[in-house]
Amino acid sequence: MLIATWNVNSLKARLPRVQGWIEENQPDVLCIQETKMTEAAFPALTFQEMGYETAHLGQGQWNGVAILSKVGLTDVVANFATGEPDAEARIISATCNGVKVVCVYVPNGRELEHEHYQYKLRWMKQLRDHVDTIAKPTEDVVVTGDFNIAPTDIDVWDPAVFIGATHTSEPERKVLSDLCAWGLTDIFREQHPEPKLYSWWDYRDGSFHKAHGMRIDYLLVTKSLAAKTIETAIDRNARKGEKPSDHAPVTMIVS
DNA sequence: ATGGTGGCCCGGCCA
Repeated sequence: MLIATWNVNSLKARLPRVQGWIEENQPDVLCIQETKMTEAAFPALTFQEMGYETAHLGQGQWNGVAILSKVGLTDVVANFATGEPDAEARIISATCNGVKVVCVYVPNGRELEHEHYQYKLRWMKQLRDHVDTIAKPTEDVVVTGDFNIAPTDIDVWDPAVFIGATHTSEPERKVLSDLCAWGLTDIFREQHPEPKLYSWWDYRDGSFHKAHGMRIDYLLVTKSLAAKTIETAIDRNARKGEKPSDHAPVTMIVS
């Protein structure tokens, strides 16, 4: 089973690229972030014709998360399962072929002094409560998406650039490690310990070609799912060519 | 230090 996550930065702008990537890679489960469209605008029929069931939590202009599956899609939970629902469309969960899948688009945070940064930290704590509500650490669970947090300095092209900025601050890394302490492992990093592996590159300043990126998209898996994971990858090729997203898909193959 | 690009949709905001 191939499970993938991809922040597409507008499904409207990216639909041809997303369709092409699906046809080429045939993921069993694809988690999409930043659809930037309403539920009414979501191209469910297009994906259905490609063999996928879909669940989408849309918003309109911003955010929006979806799960596509051709191996079953049940127990859909749109938004948080516990506590106050998020006013923004940033989390959707479902069960696909026995795997509990949580698709997230974590708030960016904007600046350390910004109110949005506190929202990001609260959001990550609520994510842990959500996961604890819908799943057990002994089950097959993957929490995946765009976390907008670089877990360590090797996940950033130049840590010095991010001093005083979001994505690398200690409180962000702490809420991420608190989430992982529930029973989740960053499986791509476990399999690929070497530096200079990124999932996002700024559109500006030729960042992709300069290898100025960050690894902020990942697949956090429980022990049982990690044990079944054959391989993981970041598809850098999807960041090339005409009208790419600024994020690359991250994939895992499970036996 | 700024602004670079590319989404949203047409004036700035967000990433």
